[in-house]
Amino acid sequence: MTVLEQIAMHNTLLKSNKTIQGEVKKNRGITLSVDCNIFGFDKGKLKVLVIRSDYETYKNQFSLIGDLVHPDENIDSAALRILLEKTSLDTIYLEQVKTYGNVQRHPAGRVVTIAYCALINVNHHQLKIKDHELQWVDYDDLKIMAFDHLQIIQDCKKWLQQKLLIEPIAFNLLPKKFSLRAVQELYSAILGENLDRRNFRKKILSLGYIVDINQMEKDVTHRPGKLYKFDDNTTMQSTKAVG
Amino acid sequence: MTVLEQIAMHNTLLKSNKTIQGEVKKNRGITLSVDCNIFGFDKGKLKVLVIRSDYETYKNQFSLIGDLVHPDENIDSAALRILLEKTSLDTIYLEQVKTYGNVQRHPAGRVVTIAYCALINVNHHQLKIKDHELQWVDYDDLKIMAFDHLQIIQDCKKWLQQKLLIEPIAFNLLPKKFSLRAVQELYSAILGENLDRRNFRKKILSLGYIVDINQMEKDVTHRPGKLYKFDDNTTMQSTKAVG
DNA sequence: ATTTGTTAGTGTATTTTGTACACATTCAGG
DNA sequence: CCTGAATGTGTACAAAATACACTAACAAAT
Repeated sequence: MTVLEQIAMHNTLLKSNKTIQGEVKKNRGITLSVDCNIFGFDKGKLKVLVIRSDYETYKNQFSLIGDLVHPDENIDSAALRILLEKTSLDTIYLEQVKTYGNVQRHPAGRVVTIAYCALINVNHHQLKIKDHELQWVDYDDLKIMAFDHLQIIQDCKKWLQQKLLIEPIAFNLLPKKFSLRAVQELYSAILGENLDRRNFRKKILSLGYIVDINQMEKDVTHRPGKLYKFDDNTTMQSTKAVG
Repeated sequence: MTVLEQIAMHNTLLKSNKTIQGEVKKNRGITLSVDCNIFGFDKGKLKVLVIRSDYETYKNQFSLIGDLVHPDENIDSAALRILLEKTSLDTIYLEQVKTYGNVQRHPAGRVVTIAYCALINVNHHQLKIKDHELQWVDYDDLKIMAFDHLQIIQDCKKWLQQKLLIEPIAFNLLPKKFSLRAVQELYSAILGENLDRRNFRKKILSLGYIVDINQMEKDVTHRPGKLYKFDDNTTMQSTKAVG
């Protein structure tokens, strides 16, 4: 069964407009959810895609997008479904990060949540932020979030920092064509430190992740730089996705 | 409520001899469990503490030790409880690694499991392997396991390899006093590569994790080496435990 | 046409870190 | 006292990280 078919099925099953609150209260045991921390990168800033919480307890606060895991649904599939529903993106970088299970973490009852981290290009042509409640917020501006979602976001950033030093996953946050400056700003934003321009260029080019595509930047108000693309022949690591 | 009190309470609640199978079948939703991958190190080999599965499906196969998470119990507490019950150890290195939630992963129904990894000294004075079904098995000898536990163990080893390069967590696997040779054998076993003796000594001593305690090995059939201890003043990272 | 602002593009010297490698020493056991 | 086995030690070389400054190309303003 494809992801799309699964979603169609679940949408059918869920037509009765069940609420998460209702589901949780009905369940005498533990309810399982997935929350997706979606990172983007825009204008030199690391962004997180958040939604206004519909919980009374957290009125006017942001939360990550998430949903309950259906009993017949793999957890990775649930994460993909949530992402597809909210962003229309079906091939994105998505990995599980950590599971949060404090007894008191959810006001509606015992909800354990599995956090996933997605990396997307904020200008991806498929990306459709349908829900007007969804918005990109600067990571650095997030001070208060619903539930334990601030903790989740912070853990996801630490995870991203560590992962970045091992695998070239950051290119998932950039458009297909990008300048070296964009790459450096991205690494700098994620790692939280200034990087020497010459040394960074030398290093990133020596790693062989990216190739010159013989095009130049356009519509920039300064000397245009060369454009590069991620070279997915040398490594498939950054195109890896769950499911 | 302390871990000990929680366990006492749960033992009371569970006196009716409920089986996991029964619990899972009774639950119309998703059941949550914790599985603990306990690593040890003995005679130059990385070991895993496993138990013979009591599932008909996996008769005579090994599985990790695990149990259901109680509805009123934090997931970290559940992992600590399982460890305390099975090993009598109450202060050990324990961290969550990954959650496994394929629909078909458990024959009794929908059980999502959160895998934790513990690092213990196989000769710890508190360690009591009460259950005679529990045993230490060489990591390299594990070829077949119940459920998806082989996958979990492999993921935990990868996790350990990566973590080892960042934090000095491996000393949790050694006795309080150890020789440099023991440290090198341990690193070598985890990383799966031979390490140059002189370079390893230089490196490990330069990191400042360990200090010379002015004692020598005894009862060895060769020239005795100096003994060291982990220096928990310089870093508390390796003594970190969940909960 | 010229100037200004802004970023691109480039190389070298220095320091730090990793790697390769051999021999005398100390103990236990026979 | 000889053997076996592991300890303890230093240096030369290679590789990687770091610090650092000027010219070139474009747009915008004058």
